[in-house]
Amino acid sequence: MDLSPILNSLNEAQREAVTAPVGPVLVLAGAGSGKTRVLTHRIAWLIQTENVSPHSVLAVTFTNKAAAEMRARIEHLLRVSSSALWLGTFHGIAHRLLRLHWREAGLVQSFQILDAEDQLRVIKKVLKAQELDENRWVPREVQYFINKHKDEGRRPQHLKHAVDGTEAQMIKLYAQYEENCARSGVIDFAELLLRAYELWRDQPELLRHYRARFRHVLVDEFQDTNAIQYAWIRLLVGSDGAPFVVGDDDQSIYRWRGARVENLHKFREDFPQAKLCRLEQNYRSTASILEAANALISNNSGRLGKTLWTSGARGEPVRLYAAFNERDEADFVVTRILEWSQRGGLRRESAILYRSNAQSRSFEEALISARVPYRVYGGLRFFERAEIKDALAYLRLITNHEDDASFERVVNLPARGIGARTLDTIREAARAAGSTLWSAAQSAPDALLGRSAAPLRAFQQLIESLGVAIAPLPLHEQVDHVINASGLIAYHQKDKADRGEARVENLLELVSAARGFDPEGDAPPLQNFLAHAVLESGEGQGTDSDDCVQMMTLHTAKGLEFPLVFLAGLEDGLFPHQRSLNDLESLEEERRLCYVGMTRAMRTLYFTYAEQRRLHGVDNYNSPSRFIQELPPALIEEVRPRIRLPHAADVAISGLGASASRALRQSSFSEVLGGSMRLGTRVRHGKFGEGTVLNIEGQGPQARVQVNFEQQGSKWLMLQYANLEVM
DNA sequence: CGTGGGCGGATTTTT
DNA sequence: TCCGCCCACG
Repeated sequence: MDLSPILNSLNEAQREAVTAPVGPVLVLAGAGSGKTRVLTHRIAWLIQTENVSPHSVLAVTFTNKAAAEMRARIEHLLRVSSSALWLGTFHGIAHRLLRLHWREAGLVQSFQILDAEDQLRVIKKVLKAQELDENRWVPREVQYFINKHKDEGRRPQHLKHAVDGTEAQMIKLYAQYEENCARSGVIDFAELLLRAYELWRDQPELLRHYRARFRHVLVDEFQDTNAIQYAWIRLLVGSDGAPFVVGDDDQSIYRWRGARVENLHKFREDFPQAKLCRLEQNYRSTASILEAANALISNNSGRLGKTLWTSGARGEPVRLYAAFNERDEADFVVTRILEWSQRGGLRRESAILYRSNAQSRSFEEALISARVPYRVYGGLRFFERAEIKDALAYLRLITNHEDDASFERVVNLPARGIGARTLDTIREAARAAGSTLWSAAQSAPDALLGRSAAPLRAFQQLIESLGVAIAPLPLHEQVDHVINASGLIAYHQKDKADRGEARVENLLELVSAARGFDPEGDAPPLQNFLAHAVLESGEGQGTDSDDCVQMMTLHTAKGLEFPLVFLAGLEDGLFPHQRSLNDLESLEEERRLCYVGMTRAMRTLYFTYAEQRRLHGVDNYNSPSRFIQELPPALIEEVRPRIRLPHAADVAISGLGASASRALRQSSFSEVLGGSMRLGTRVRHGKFGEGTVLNIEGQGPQARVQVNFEQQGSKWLMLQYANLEVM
């Protein structure tokens, strides 16, 4: 047997991990060290040399993208279909199990999945039913409470010991939410995992079956597992299984949503015989970038320890730009990107990374005015759009009449004369009878419903008849029929604005998505499609082919790489974020986030910060991020010479600590590029005296500038006449 | 029933 | 500043 494709391309450490004897293995894989490669090659190795059947391999990831990539790579390596092996996200695998064993899991066969938005709606409904004030009981907080406990494996009945009235109420809401979901036959994301865990925990024969089957369990991004995910893995693996987990404690950035880095430590305790492999050779970045990243992360405590190195070139130094404000910061970045493409680089090779989405705006404005195409990641995805969710709600309600969330969503969409009053009546009847909205509506006497009775009967008739009509149709025709017969298409066509047109297009796109959908398993395609829509909300819909500057948050950037990277907004209070400044654990997570960002860069890495930043309508004068101070000065090259700050900002920062003020004053922004005025340029005017350029509009002789004069305050001046002297 | 104005809040996000 | 949500009005 020829093993060269599996082993040849590996370095020593990677090969050791891939060929480790079957048994527990923990791979500490640094950024860019070939983590996915090790995972996929391990699977190929098991199948080819250990005679492991693909049937007995289970591999879990966190994102659909990672799962898809792994599957593609394995098929490429083995040159066979990998359909026999279970490879998917935690949620996807849990869903698969629950579909197979819905009865044992205590679910209805047609159960549907709630996404985060649906979940919030259900919570709001529960609050309303309890007549609780949403200002006192913030739906998002209730949602957080519920998910947090589910992520830790706790049911309401485990939470009897409330410390105070607030917690007692929360527990009550949690229980009521659960009842609601059970009645409607829906489960949320956290519930998928918890149910899958309880399924195995409470069904010993089932667990035995799966233990015997999945002799090889592999976990990607292990540092991101939460308590229930790890407990689930542990159940499956038992005490004598062979888990192969890959992770990096330095890239743990999801503690805030339940991820437990400690699982790495726990794994070593739970499997003391586990083989530990470290992947430290990096194939992505230059030595300069790696040294800076190593220096930064060494400030964290309690690391498992790992130092990235490369056999590659030292490369350019990491650069730092102190911008005057966020506009100057954006201009600087755009100018560098223009230079990059003038030298033959592709735009899509560059990425602007930031801490929070709000930061994208100034970059977008600068990119638009420079006519540079860009793509912002994050935001609404295809299956999350309102009109798509409306259409899906029809399909869900047809599949399962008891789905209250879907019922509420479409019962009066398009408007058919079933108003809020009627809905209240139905809700009340449902509450009294302990039934769902659908059955309450069905059994409500006409007298109770008044003039809404007829439209309501018509609606239920519509749902029933849609169910009959689409039963024999292929999937895409089912979708097509429903969006038309429900009146959704006509409803949006009536909206003459652009958005109406866009929504119709999206609905038609949904039909195409259904046409191209490849159902797996033998469940009805529609049910499959509906689950797919929730679990894979539609990343990759975007046009990857276009050559665009890539813009995203640092969190989104994890796992990606770019030749040219800008880490923007390196200011205390923004990054690290204000809410993480006072807590060591959170601060360390921010530092890891910075480390993740830095290690995205292959060739060129820029840090930028703004001395003045307008946020939520007010000017902030933050000191440069403490992370910048943590980088060895020898590795950093400041882009501009240092000159004193102008008066106005000087005053504004006087409230800061001494070192922060010093750091700010040392930074500069005074410059005239190519003879043109720049933001932050210090100027002198014959009458008004000295000031700083705050704003520039127009070009050439028509240009106007806004100058903040130290004595006279801010004024707009025509550049042509003002006779400004650049200082 | 749909929209416009007033109000409050404003990390990070996948599934 | 800006966006989303709620309520009041047409």
